[in-house]
Amino acid sequence: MSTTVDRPLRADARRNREKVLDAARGAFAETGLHAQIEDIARRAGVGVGTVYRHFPTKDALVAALAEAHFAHLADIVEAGARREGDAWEVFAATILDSAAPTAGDAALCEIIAGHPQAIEAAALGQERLKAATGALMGAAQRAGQMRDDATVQDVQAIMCGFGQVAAAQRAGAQMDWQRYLTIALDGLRAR
Amino acid sequence: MSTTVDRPLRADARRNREKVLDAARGAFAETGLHAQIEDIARRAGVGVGTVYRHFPTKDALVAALAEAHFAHLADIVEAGARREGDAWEVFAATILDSAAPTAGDAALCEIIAGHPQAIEAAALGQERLKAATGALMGAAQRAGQMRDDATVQDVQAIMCGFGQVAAAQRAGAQMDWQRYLTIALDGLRAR
DNA sequence: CAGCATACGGAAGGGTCATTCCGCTTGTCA
DNA sequence: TGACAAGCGGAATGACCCTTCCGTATGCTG
Repeated sequence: MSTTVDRPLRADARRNREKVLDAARGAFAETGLHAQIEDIARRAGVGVGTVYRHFPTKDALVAALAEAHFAHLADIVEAGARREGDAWEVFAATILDSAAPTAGDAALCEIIAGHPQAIEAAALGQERLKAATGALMGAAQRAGQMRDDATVQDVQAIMCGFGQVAAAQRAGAQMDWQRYLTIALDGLRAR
Repeated sequence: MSTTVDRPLRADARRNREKVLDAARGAFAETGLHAQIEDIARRAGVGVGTVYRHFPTKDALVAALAEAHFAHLADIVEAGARREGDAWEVFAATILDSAAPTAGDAALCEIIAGHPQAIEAAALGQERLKAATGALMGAAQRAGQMRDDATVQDVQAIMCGFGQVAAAQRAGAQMDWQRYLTIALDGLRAR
């Protein structure tokens, strides 16, 4: 789509870009989407101008991180879909596995729970995620272990709730996201 | 706790207080907690100063509304706890009933999903809510219809997720909070 | 190593709101 | 009805943050 050939970044610029991404990941994970650009810049050891050189807006930075994260989740779930064994166990364990890297990250919980724009940006990973989730569910359904009317959207709703439960847990509420997920997913079981 | 006898409000002040509460309820329901004081004042047909005369901060206004809402929820669940019939059906139906008035209100969804302070303010309603929920659950457990290890906190986690699902649904996500709740609560059933 | 495009830092700009302040208005009570 | 406390409106204040701008520094190429 770019009209000009992108010449490679200068060495220092490439280095800084990585530092900014790392710093942003840390800041967003701790503080949530409210993390400030100035704080991210400080953590990265650069000026705010440099952050903006690499990411035109805060949203773009969030989107870049979200995109990478969803791709990672898709990897996890695709790997799960290839696993052998009891279909229900594999399904539930895989969803739990994919939730773990999200649960510790405040911003990702916010995004999963409800930040549509950033999810759009991660559309590609989202599609893979949906497909792999569907595969896992299909196997469980064929094995008669999951309600026939269960859909990927049901799982997405449960994961949306999960994001909030994990956030509340981090904020100190007496909640346990693993227990929440186990229970909610159990609602999808065949009786 | 007040050191002076509170003399009754002047008639116009009492009227304005109600207008502010109504306007705030509407604005928060539509816009969520981001609703602006100036907008609330405009809806109420008063100046912002008047809003602040009655509620010292925005948080206090939110807390007043939350308090009333939780008291209302407690009423619903207490009424449910008095209902006759199949214990599981009563439990599930009552939770759904109590969720309905929340689902249509953006700010309440945000609060339930994760706005600790406002919930503190509603501590009284919260306690009644917990007690009544516990009663409903006990009945279902004694009837052998609910997992013995299910706790009120499990229901609270599910409701926390519900707030977010309802918010996402309002924001246009393909989710259905009633379906979500039915499924998640089903995870609490005895097998 | 000179020249220059690329990249950097961080102060300044500007938008969005919550909250305050004070001169004016209006119930209330004698 | 007069006097005054209670209440009101809304402009001004100030905090918070994203984003822009531009003078300076630095990697790269010949």
